[in-house]
This record gives sequence, structure tokens and C-alpha cells, in this order.
Amino acid sequence: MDSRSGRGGRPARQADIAEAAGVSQTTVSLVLAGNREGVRLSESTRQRVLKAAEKLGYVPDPVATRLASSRNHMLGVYTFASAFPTDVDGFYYPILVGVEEEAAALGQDLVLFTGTGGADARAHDRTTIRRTRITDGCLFFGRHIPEEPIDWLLGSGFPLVYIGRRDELDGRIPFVGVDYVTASAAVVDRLVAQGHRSIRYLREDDDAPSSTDRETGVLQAVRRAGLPTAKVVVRRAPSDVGPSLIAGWRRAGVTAVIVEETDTGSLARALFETLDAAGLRCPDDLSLAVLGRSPYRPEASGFEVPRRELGRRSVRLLVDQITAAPGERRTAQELLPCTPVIGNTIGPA
Amino acid sequence: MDSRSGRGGRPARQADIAEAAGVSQTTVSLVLAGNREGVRLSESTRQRVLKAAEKLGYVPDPVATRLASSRNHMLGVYTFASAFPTDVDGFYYPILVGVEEEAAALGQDLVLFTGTGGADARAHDRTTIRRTRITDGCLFFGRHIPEEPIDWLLGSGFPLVYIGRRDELDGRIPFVGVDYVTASAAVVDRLVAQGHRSIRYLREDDDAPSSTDRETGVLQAVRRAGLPTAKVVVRRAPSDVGPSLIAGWRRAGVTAVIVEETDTGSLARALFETLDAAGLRCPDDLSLAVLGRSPYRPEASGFEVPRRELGRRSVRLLVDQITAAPGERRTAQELLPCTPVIGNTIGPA
DNA sequence: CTGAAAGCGCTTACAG
DNA sequence: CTGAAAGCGCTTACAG
Repeated sequence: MDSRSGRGGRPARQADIAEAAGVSQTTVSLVLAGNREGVRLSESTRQRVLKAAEKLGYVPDPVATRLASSRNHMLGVYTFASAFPTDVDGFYYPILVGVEEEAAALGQDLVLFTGTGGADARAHDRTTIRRTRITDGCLFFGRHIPEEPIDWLLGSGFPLVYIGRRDELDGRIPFVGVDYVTASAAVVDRLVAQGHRSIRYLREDDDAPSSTDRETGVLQAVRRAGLPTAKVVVRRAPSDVGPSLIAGWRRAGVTAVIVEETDTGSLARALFETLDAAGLRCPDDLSLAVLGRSPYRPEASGFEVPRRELGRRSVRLLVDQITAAPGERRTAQELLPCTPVIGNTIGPA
Repeated sequence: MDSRSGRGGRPARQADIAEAAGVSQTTVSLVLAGNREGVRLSESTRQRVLKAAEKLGYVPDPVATRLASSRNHMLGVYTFASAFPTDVDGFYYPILVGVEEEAAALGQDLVLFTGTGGADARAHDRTTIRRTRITDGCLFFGRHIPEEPIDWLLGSGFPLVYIGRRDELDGRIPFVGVDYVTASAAVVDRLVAQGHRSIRYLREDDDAPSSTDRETGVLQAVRRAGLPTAKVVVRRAPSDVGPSLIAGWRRAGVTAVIVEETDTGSLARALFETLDAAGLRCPDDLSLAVLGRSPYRPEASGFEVPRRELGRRSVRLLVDQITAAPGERRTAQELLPCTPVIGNTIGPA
């Protein structure tokens, strides 16, 4: 049995222990903090304090601890995506799973910053973003990034890691990204090896790094194959993907189409639906490759983004940043390789 | 342009604003807190303070706010389940989605308490659980509940809501649960209406309320139908579900089997696999009903647990508890109805 | 080896 | 209408 609390039914504090053990509150703090170097306490005092703490059912107040010291073993997760990953089929969910796994493994709690009302109504301003400072460090993600508040956070020395490559702010943003360039080039290589000479790459009309990198990889490989790059890249909003686009390609002798699958997922989907509606089958009528795996056609050829690993590594990098001495903290940026997906939509030209 | 911070590059505090505006820090706090009743401030002071705050890019420190006051608009999520919902197919994920949606709608951030290392190694003791107090209130879930720390939290007046019905601690635990009794009885009614007279109910050998309630509903309906209840309930560990069990039922003339789908999901799965292995088809050879929807056989007849709604309502109840005056806070307990699933595994006896 | 004091950044009576 | 002071529960120099 224990008394379960300090005076008045509230949870016991260090002061209650101090009183019970006949020592100062400072001493209690010292004892409970464990063996900090340079501090020596008599064994008898230690025991008395420990016993009193046990008896009173003492548990440190995490809020006070955080205010007075610096670490609280909480990591933030903040998203600039239009929808927080509440969607079961969402692009972000596997990333979150990885984040959660690694956080648990490293003994960190997670704070999901969702509280600003509807995702759309949300202003990613400084006030909103500064709330992340309640944590030891924060993970950010989303296709686009508001530079000002991130700059501000970074400038204040707050540890953060972006999930996804970022080149804003003179490359000062630490991130764990995906090597879309290499993966995308490999897809083109595969098509070329199958004899395809007239290829189109359908991409979103939106310049997030993940899209830009895919395009870079595609063009690199096209050039390397000695093919003309002029008409390869086709920018389209999902709503502008229709029968006439496909018909035009076929007239031009196009034999393979590549499409990107991003966090919005709608462009690839629009293409699949248009192909289906036109009665075209892949790879019989046309070879198809997807840069990233689509839930609507998981068997398509292309590559898979290591989303879970992305989450895990981001957490590890963030914890590294938090742990590193502020002086020696360098901008850490890493890229993860994608896994090729053989699939069944690429055939000979 | 603004100076972005107080002196020395650190984020601005109220004291910095006070200095800049030539008022006291108290006044700054008063102004920024908005219109608290009984406090009147001259418009000119207000404006000066607001202007200075804006200029310095002031954002309140949530930790300090929480320590000094009581609310910080963060809700906790804590699980006693053996696995935190990191599993994509996990039972808990839809609940979490509901929690997140509603939290966002109500302007609350979410803290996921995952940080105690591996789920199994985790000791749900007071120290671990008290960390939830960093939030305004916390959601708990999992089949089993360690009474002592929950009692302790409850006793300290900390708002909490259990996701799932609970009758421990003399019914003092607020919860949002599922009406398994009614839903399970309805399933039996359906079987009886189809002429089934010899029914077996396969359940886990584990007494969580969700299992107990299903059994209660099943037995209620069996009794109501004037059928013997003696042999209806069969308790089995998933590993003990095999061909001999099924063979025995068939010899005994059993025409319908009901199985529960819980958060572990393994018992229903074991049954499906055994039926498949035995080459039995439902409803041709045997009618089958699942109490809860299984990802392994979503088309099975039975009912669907309103998991997303469970999450949403839990958040609402929790926020109600937080908002209510401590005195008038009553134990709030509610049960949600399940959605019947017609399915294709029930046929005439 | 131990304690008194200041401080983390706020809120909240309590005075004027 | 505004300010000085105490307090939330800790940690961390700084003295002894």
C-alpha cells in the first residue's frame, strides 16, 4: 500500500518527497535524476529519498521537466500535405507506420500536429508551426513547403527533418529523401532495352522535388540512349488526361508511356482509367511504367518507394540531430534507393 | 519584415514584448489571452502589445502554457494492446483514423504514447502512464486494462475515456463502447430464421468485455429461440482450431457456426483456414457468421464494428470531459450500434 | 555531500 | 485599467 499522492489528493511532487525524507527539493531532484557526473550523494540519503518517492507513488511531471530542461522524448510529426494521413489508402500511411515503429524502438513518443482545424483552412504560419517546439524535434512532410516558418524554426536551432528531398533555403534543410533520379532512369533503361524508341513521360504540372527528380532521371536516361528528349515530357493536370491525349500518342507512334505516382495519386489513376476506357491493354497495345506504385494498379511495372523505411530513417536522423551537440550538428541529407518492380505492363516495343 | 525573435536569437517571450511595448509582462499575457471576462484593457495598450507581438513574431510556448494553466489542446492516445496500430491491416487503424479526424475537427493535437520501447517489454505502470498527463486528457484502448494505474489517474481527476466497454473499477471508467450484445443476438436471430437449430459459437479463451458481450448476446438469442444453450459456446485458442473440431460438429449435426473477430483476429482466421482445408464451403456445407468483419473474409455474414465512429465519439466524449467543470463531470458511458452485414455465408439449414 | 536560489515562460489572484 | 508577485514542478549553476 502507498498513499498514492501528496497532500490534498493531488499527485506527489518532489517537494512532497523532500518533506517526507527530510531533505531539500534539490536533493530529491538530484537523486531521481540518476547518476549525473560530478554529483555524489550519500547512500543513506539516496535510499531515504528513493523510499519516500516509492511510498508516495511519485512520477515526474513531464510538462515541468520539459520546461526546466530540454528533452522530453517527444518527436513531432507535422504535415504540409493537403490531407493528414487519415486515409486508409493514403500515400503517407506507410511512412507513418515506419515513423511509429522507429520512434517506439528509440523510446520516443509522437505528437501529431493536427489541431488547426480542417486541413485546407490551415494556415501553416509561424504560430501554427511553432507549436512543434513542444517536442524535442519534428518531422515535416508534404509536397510543398512554406519557407518562412521553416527558416525561422531552423534559425532558432530547433532540430527538424524533412521527409522527402528539399533544396529550398540554400539546401540547409535536413532531409531523408528518395533517389527518384536513379530509379526513374532505370525504368527508362528497361524500356529502351525492350526496344522502345518513342516514349512519353506523363507528369503532374506541379514542381515538387519528387516530380522534378523523376523527370531528371527520365531525361537523363533518354539522352543516354541517344533518343530525342524534345517531346518526352508531358505535363498534365489529371483532369486533362483524356482519350485525345492517348490517341495523339498512338498516331505519333509512341510505344511506351511512363507516369508518375505521387502523393496525390490522381494523375496515374486518370491515365489508367483513360487507357481502360479506350480498351487499351498493357503491354499488348502499349507498354506502361509507373514511377512509384499505384494502389489502383499495383501490378504495373516501375518501382516502389521505400515509404516505411523513409519513416524509420527520418526518425533516426531526427534523433541524431537532437542528440548531437548544437555546434557539430551538420545538415544531414540522405537519399534512399527504390525497389524495382518487374510487374506485367512492360513488353517488347 | 520583423526581427523574428527576442534577444539572442531565441524565440520571443512575453517579457520581450513587454519590454518593447513598455508594459508589464502580466499585461502582455492579459492582452494575448484574449477577452477574459472581468478584465478590461485600454484599446491603446492592446494595440501596442499586439503590434509588438507581431513585430517580434511571438508564439506562445505550449509547455509553459500547460504548466501554468490547464489546457494545451493536446489529447493523448495510449494503448494496452500488444501491438500499437502500426500494422496496416490492424484492427485499430480505423479507430485511429476516426480519432484523428475528430481531433482535427475540434482543434486538438494528438500525442501517441508509443515511447516505452517494444510493446511487449512495456510495463504499463504508473510512471509510464503518468506521461499521459502532459495532455489535457487521454484515450486508452486494448482488450485488457491494468486497473491500478487507471484507478490512480482517475482518482487524480485526469480526464480519460476508454475506447471499448469497461466494467472494471466499479463501472467508474468513462468509455465509448460497442453494443456487441444486440448485434450478436441479431446474428443468431438470422440463423434461427433460416431454420438453424444446432449452432456453435466459437470464441477466444480470453475474457475481455468485447468477447463476453458477444457471448451474452449469442446466448440470449439462443435462449429466446427456445434452443438448448448447453453446447453452444466453444472456447478455443486459435492453435486448437483444427479438422477434428469441425468434424465433431458435423457429426453432431451442427448446421451453423459463429465466430468472433476480435482485435487479435486470429481465431476467425484459424477457422477459415480449417474450413478451407477441409474443403467445406459456406453456406453450402455450413452456414457461417462472423461477429465483426474479418479482413480475411470480408464478404462473410455478420456485422461490422463502427470503428471509425468509435474513434470520433471517443474524442468527443473526452473533450466533453475536459471541458466540463470537475464537479459536474459524470462517468459517461455510451454504446454504439453495429452495422449488419448481409454477406454470403448464411443459407438455409 | 547537500541546500538556497534562480530560472524555464507562462497564468492568475491580488493590489492599487 | 495595469503591475508586482506568487506559483505551476521541475533543473541547474552556485555556494557552502
